[in-house]
Amino acid sequence: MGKCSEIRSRQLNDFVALNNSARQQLLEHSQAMVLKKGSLIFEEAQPLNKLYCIKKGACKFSKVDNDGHERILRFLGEGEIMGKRSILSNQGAMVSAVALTDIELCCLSKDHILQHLEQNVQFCRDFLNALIEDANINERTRMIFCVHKGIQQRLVELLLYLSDKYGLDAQGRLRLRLKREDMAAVLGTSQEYVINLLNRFKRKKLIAIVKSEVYIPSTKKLRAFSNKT
Amino acid sequence: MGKCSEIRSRQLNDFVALNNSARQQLLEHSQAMVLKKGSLIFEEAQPLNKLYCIKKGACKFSKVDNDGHERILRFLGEGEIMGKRSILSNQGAMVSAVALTDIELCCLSKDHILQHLEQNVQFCRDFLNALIEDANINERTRMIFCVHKGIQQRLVELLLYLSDKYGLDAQGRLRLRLKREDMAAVLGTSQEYVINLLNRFKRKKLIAIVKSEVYIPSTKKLRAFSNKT
DNA sequence: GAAATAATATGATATATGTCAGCTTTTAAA
DNA sequence: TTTAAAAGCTGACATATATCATATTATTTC
Repeated sequence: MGKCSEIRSRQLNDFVALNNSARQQLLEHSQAMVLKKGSLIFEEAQPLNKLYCIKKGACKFSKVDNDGHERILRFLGEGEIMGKRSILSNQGAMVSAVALTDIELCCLSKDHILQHLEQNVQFCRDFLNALIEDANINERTRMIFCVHKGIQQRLVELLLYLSDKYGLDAQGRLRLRLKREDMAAVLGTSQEYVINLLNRFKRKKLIAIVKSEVYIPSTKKLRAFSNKT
Repeated sequence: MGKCSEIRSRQLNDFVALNNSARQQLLEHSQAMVLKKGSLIFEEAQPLNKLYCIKKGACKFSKVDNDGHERILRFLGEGEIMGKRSILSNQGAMVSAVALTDIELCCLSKDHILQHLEQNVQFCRDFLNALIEDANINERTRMIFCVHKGIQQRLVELLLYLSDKYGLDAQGRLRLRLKREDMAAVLGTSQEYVINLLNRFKRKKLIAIVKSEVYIPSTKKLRAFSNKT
């Protein structure tokens, strides 16, 4: 659990708004973190004193709704940053973050980030842009997973989203393996119904399932199916 | 269509981060705007050169989904600001904005806002806070309207939300009158089903309907119903 | 490798939701 | 005030979705 060797992030433009000494200082107070798949990175309402940059791996943001069900709000990947809202506004974390794969994080000290924010308008603008990107992502996610006609269509959208965000391997298998329960938590339905729907897709040869892993032979065909329904 | 007489906004802290001469300059280039209920304020993808502050009235943000249906993403009221993302990132408007009541706006020049942003870190921080507030609102909205079990529960949540945000009058009537179609557009369902559900609520004496306006005699009872289902 | 646990699967059933066609009332326009 | 248009409503029907009980398979742990 030593320091990070470099300071990179797609969302904050690799911190280039800061000069070298500022970057060096952030690195000096940084913390490299490696967690196993399934680990809790931080929990909803937990006070955060770090900004988390994802170096390698994937994770999910989720919240627990009134009924006690987990609801997944967003998927994160390399280059994305967690904890922005919390450190900027002194609220506890707005969501829980859980690793979906083994994950490597670079954690930066909240206090030093805030200090640079006070002094550097350009860095502040970079943060603004990062928040705007988040808002755009959330809006897109919501349009896809909340608004599409039925759960069936939304499940298709989820499969296409996963194949786009994390990719397919040479055999057409989804690189990010997601539990049925997690799929249900994205769509707001039950794990049984997700299974039921996946089987329908399989019967229609839109997907294949081997050892419960999902293969998409043709994303085009899958998208076409979504549109025509 | 003259200048605005003052420059106020809950979301941007009444612009106090700016000094008097800066505020005076913004007012000098501002534009007061009064629109009728139902008017389009701006349209998705339209390039914006103004920041819109709501002085009086209410409006909705919406997008059109793949199937051509309008989907309402957010309700806005007095003190809220529209166009932040668009002017900051030079993208067209992310959503369409339509007045739900007669509405008064104070429109500020994008160029002058940006100019002050470059020079004033505190003003930049205020913008950050406004974006954070937006993100929190959107997340809450999404948890309420997308995630709740069935459409029935989500409709209850919508009624409670409207009574909370815009209030009830002395007779318990919702101050903001929303078309059935708009309610459907929030929940992602059909106007017929909304009507069906409202009638069920009426039969259970959870609400009353007079001339198609909704009355809520007891928000407590309504909330209790939502929870126990 | 065996046992324990977690994840996935199945099918039956009840309920929720979507859709259509036509109707009535309210609102806006002339 | 009359008319046209918009909004609101109804009921019947098909389909989508939730839920439960139970069975099977995969994964982890020892």
